[in-house]
This record gives sequence, structure tokens and C-alpha cells, in this order.
Amino acid sequence: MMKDNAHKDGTVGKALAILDEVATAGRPLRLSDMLATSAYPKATLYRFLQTLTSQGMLAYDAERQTYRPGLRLVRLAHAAWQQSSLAPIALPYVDALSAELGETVHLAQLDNGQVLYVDKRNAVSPVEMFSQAGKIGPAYCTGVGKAMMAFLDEAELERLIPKQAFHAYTAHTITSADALRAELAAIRKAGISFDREEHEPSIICIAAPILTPAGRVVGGLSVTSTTTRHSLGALEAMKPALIGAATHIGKDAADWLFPEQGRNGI
Amino acid sequence: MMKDNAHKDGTVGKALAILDEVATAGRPLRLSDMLATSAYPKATLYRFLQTLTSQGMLAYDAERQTYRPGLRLVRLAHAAWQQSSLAPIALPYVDALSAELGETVHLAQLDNGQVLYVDKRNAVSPVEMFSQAGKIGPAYCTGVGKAMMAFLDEAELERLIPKQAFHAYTAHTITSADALRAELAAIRKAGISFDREEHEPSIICIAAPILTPAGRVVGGLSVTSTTTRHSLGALEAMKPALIGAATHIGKDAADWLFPEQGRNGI
DNA sequence: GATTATCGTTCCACTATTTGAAACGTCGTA
DNA sequence: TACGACGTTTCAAATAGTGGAACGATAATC
Repeated sequence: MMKDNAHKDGTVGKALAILDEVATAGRPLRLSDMLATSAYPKATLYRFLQTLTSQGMLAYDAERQTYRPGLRLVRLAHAAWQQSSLAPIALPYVDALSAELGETVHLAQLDNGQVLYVDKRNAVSPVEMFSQAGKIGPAYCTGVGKAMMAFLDEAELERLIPKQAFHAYTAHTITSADALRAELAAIRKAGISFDREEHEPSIICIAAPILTPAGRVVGGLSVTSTTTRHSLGALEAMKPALIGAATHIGKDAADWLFPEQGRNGI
Repeated sequence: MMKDNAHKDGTVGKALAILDEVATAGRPLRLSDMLATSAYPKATLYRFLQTLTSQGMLAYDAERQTYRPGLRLVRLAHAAWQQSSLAPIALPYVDALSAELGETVHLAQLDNGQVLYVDKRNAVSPVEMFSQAGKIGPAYCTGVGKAMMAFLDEAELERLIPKQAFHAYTAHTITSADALRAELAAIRKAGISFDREEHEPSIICIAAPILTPAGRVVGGLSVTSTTTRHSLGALEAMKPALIGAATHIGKDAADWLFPEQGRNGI
């Protein structure tokens, strides 16, 4: 699933692959844990873990002999979020949309075939920083994911589709490339997408792509609710507000110039 | 100032040093920009930038030929924040404290001699994600920085003091190691520290260290206000609530076991 | 209390990768 | 057309990474 360009980019690529492995695990890992999975022999893996720890990219728990992602990443990510994500540009519009609708709003971008949430406004509970920003999700079964994919050009889309897992999270999840292509065509026509409990039961959302005036996909914006509180029809009523915000963000993004989203995104 | 262990840790260390340089700049950089500063020759720098870009650690703007920190960092940092920072543990206490006092609350940790803010609650305006989390600040002239340093053991403190810049941000900033040592001794006695407009004019705060029951420093917690709204005396009245929250967080942190903060922190 | 797994750490000859001065394109400017 | 400033590519020399195997420490088993 994640063969990636790990073995490319020499030593640095290998080190970052290991960093990813630790970050993705979601729990502290021991050398022996990773040894089972990793492509590298013991001594090599050991040395990389040492290096990454010494660099603060990993944190080592001496007592338990485990590795976790390190705080240096938090420092670096702050810069990335500020300089390379849509969030700072979109902030006022996201705030306004959330206030107007009184619902949870997500701002997302495509990152390597997945949805990367870069901001969130929860109308009710106080926001938990980072608890959503930085989170990733599947593209083929989320509102923002589908909205963004629908407006990619042919070539980019075809690069992304093979990366989708098509895992059936719920009974409504789209589980084939062809079904996805059909859905995307419909979304392209409608200008918005819905998540019809495709990722989590009883969670629904309406989403719009964020496009530059030139038509380039730079992100996605969604309003999320539950089936107990809203019908899909009720969500559809939010379309004008959603589209309005997305349009404004797209315009601003084009000015702040976001030219090569393609390199690291998509 | 940042000689660091860049040249240690071989190729990976060098690559990460360059990554840091881009992140720290705060603006998109060109190859020629970095060439002036960086220790590496053109070809070497170029190759590293290529590698980091291909890995998504940097984003390349083809139009302007500039590099910025990449979104992969945001993804990685989410894991780091969740698994390696105090924030998830402290969350309920930070929420409660902010609600009780109706003031801005900061949660910080020490990272390489600097204060790293890992969470923030702003009682009034809606929180801006990441806008504070991941931010760094000086240790010698912030409330949380001084509170944490005051409770480090001798050896750790002496490692940190040489790293302080002692830049005079305001007329009240502590600008010498000796003055800092005296201040820290007072803080150790009082159990809390104040920022008396030492970092920014008219910004004041009261801060407490977060200690494990065993006495190990794991973080800092502060309540911030302005001279127009509060006096230092008024802030001092918040001491019990602040200490209470800090104690709870310290207890929970010890359980969730945060053993080797020393490796990557401090 | 001796024996055996298990796991992290270290060694070192072998190999692959990195290095960087110099040459090369490319584009804008004089 | 020539010049200068930058980014990009090349390639032999230098360096750093590799990983099988041995080692030590600790925990589990007999």
C-alpha cells in the first residue's frame, strides 16, 4: 500500500520513510516492532532511529525503549501550515461560514492522494488544536475528497485513482474505480458533493471544491452534520453559502499565488 | 546561533538542517537566497532541495523558483502533537482553566532551549488552529519559559542558559545570565513566575511549571493578559486555579508516562 | 541457579552514495 | 550580440551507509 518513493532519494528518503512509519503507527514502537514490517535490516534500522532521535524528529522513551514522533515536527509544521496551507488565507471565510451556519466546517487539501484536513471550525465545542488539522482521511469516500477529485484534470485524476483503497467503511461507501468515476462526473455537473454516510455511519456532509478563478483545484470546504440533525436536503440548502465561501477563498488563494500545488500535493 | 548538530548525523542531519532553514526563514526561499547563508556548495544544496521537495517535506513554487515547508510536515506533526506533546493530556484542564478565568491560556514545553507552545485557549475570539500551536518563543523572557527553567535540575539549566539570546525585547527584559539565575531562584521559592512585559510591551502573564509528582518538569501553563485589563496583583489572584490545573496535568502526565522528555526536549 | 530466548547494541570489511568544482543551459539585461 | 546571474548537470574522488555476524544484557524457562 505504501511502497512510495522510499528507496528513492537515497539516505534521506529512507530516513523519512522510517519517520513516516513511526508517525503512522499511532503508538510508540520498539525496534523489534518495526523490524517485522520495515524493509531494512536490524543494524540499519537501528542507526536510522538513532539519527532521527538525535535530530529531534523522533522522541525516545528510554524506559520502554519505544520511539514516537518528536516535537521538532510540531515546530516545523507550524511553519508549513502558515506558509504552505490554505488555512491562513481561508481563515476569515471559514470563520464566517461556521458562524453563519452554526455547523462544523472542514478545510482540506489533497496530499498524495489523501485528504489532509488543514483547518476545522466546530460551532459548538471549543476547538481542539491540531486534533483535526493534520489529520488525514480517504479521498474516495469523503465529501471534500470527492469534490476535489471531481475538478482535477484527467491526468491528475488517473494518477490518484489507483491510490484509493476502496475500503468499504459503510454500506454506502463507493468501492470501485468505475463507480467513483461516475460519481465524480455527477459532482462535476452539480458543483458540489455529498458524503452520504460513506465514511462513517450517520455522518453526512456537503462539500465544495475550492478553485482558483482559472479552475485549478487548491482545496475543499465542507459542512458536516449527522443524520439525526439534518437530511441531505437540509444540507443542500447550505450550498449557496458554501459555494460563496469557496469562491472567495479560491480567489484569494490565486492572488497569494499558490502556483505549484502539484509538486507536493495531488 | 544555530550551529547545532547539523553536520552530525551524516546526510540526514544535513538535510534536516536545510529543512529547518527553510522553515525558519518564514518566507519562500530561492536557491540563491540559501546559498549565501548555507554551509553547503551550490550543487549539494540543490540536490538536497530536490530530495526534500520530492519527499514532500518542501513545496516548490515553479513560477517563482522558491521553496517553502511542505504539507507532509503537517501530517507528521499531527501524529507528534497527539503522541508526544502534553496537549492531549492537558486538554480538559486547559479548557476548564480557560473557562473558569475567562482568559487566554497557554500550554508550553521546552524544546531545545526554547519555549514551544503546544496548545492555547483564547476565551474570547475563536481559536486559530496552529496559529499558536507549534509556535516558539524565547525561554528567558516568557512566563512559561522561566517557570520551567526554574524547576530544572542544575545540570539541565546550565545547558540551557548558554542557549538564551538575552535580547532586550523591552525595557523590562532580563538581559544577563546572572539576572536570570536570580529571577529563577525567586520563582523556585514562589512556585510561580510572572512575565512583567518582558517580551512584549503591555503583555503580562502569570505562569506555573507543570511538574510530575516526582518533581520532573514536563511543561508550563500560563494565563496571559494586558496591563490595561489586569494588574500583576490581579493575575496573582489566579495563582490557586493555575497551580491546581498544573498539578492535575502533572499527575496525569506521570501516569501516561512521559519518561524521556530529556532526549528530545530540554 | 543454570540454560535459553529475545532484543538492543556494536563491529568492520564491503559497497553505494554523496560530494563539489567545473562546465553547461537558459533567460533577462545592457 | 555579449554579458551576467541563476539554476542544472556531470563525474572522479571522497565519504558515508550497509548489514551479516558477534556481543551483552535482561527476562523467561527448565
